[in-house]
Amino acid sequence: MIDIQFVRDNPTVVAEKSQQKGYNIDVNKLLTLDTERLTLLGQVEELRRQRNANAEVIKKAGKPEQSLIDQGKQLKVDLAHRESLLQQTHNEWLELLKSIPNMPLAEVPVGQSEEQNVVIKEFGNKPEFNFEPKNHAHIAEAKGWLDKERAAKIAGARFVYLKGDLVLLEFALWQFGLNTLTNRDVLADIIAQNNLNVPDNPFTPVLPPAVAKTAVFEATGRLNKQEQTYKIEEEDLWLNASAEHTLSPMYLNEILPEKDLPIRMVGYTTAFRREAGTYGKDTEGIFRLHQFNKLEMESFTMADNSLQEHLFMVAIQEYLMQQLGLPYQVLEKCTADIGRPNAKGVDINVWLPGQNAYRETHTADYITDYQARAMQTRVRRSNGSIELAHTNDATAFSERPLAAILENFQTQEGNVIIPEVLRAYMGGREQI
RNA sequence: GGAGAGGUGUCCGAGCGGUUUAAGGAAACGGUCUUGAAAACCGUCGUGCCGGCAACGGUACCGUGGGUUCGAAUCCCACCCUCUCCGCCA
Repeated sequence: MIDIQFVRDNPTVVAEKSQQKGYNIDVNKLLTLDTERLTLLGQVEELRRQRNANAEVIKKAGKPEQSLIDQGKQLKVDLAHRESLLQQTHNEWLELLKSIPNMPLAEVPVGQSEEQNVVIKEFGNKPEFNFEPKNHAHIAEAKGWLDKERAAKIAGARFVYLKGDLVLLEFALWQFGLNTLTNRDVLADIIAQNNLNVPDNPFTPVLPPAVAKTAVFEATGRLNKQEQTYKIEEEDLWLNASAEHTLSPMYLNEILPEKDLPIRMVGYTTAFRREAGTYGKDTEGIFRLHQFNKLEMESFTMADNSLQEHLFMVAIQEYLMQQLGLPYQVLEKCTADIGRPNAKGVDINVWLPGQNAYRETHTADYITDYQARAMQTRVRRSNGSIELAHTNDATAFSERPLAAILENFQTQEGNVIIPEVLRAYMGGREQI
């Protein structure tokens, strides 16, 4: 949620920047509601003051006097009326306020679609094959690692049975990710090599709940009822579409001591996405599924170092991809493609020889205090002052890198060379 | 899922219609004492919103949401959560 004070002070900026992200916001209506709300609030508080004063007089009088009781009754009626008006205005005001996206930083490129994302870096050499490289679905199906037909029989489209060595490879990926993110020395190296100014606190591994209540999910700014989030019937619960959705609200309504920051977590969860509106897109293989597994970074920092933390997460993502030996590019996402809670966002796209294209494997989200305001997650500074925390999240690994490993390291025989850093988790095998 | 008990501030814990931001204790912070520390003693020690340059004033908050009352942490209703026992179960 955005700061109402910011909207009051910068109405045109809010309208304009929302527009850049593809949101049409009636800022004037919000400001009108804001004024109405404050007027009503003043009236309600004045009536409450009178009610309290009246009750005080009755209390002091010892035995209640009928005229004072009548006056109290009248105040109660007036108050109920004003309160219901306030409630109505407040709800309307809040709904409009919540619909405003976070403001993109000045450096975020303005664009109408992901086409306008800007490639800021390319890394690694694309593999060259003396045969026609297959896409990951063909490789996996030939090996018996992937069964979508039976999955469709059981659960419908966009589900898979993952089997055999591909499962072992997936678990190797989680192991490698967790070991990297919990290793202080590795993090310190990444920080040094990227000239970052962040501490080297390792990430705490977390297995979070995979569901969240409506109010909690809304506070993250990520509840997307129309297109993405699955509701559990007859429960006030939604299936998470990333561990971020249950990690970022973890400190809902809490004030964190400054000395505990940064709080860094790496959460593993199965993610569920409806993918409405993507019919016919990425139907092959494991690239776009209703259910997939993901290892996600989440951190809580203060305003002064949240941007550095964001860059740190990107650096970690690059490190992970470099260790796997996968060629990738880094994109600064444009205003239309960063999410609603984002002030900035970076994607990493991996090279997929089977598709002859770069495809997204990682996202890093710079959220500022947008989520923290709705969640009321705050920090008590050592000097006693209280301010909103900043949240950052970023992909460590999803299942998409598996597709990249299959396609980049395939052999003519249809085997796959295992990246060296994963071999330790696969019994030392070099290929599958 | 069934039965019982309970949810109060950073923590423990009292309060069960008005004297309550809420006793008492602990922790924390500042100070006195001390060569230093401990102990002892003194002081400070909630959050949001509205108004105000500020001092401060107002208002709300005792699991959540309703209700009763001139007045609710306190009474009533519903829900949520925790604990104990039973049932089921990876």
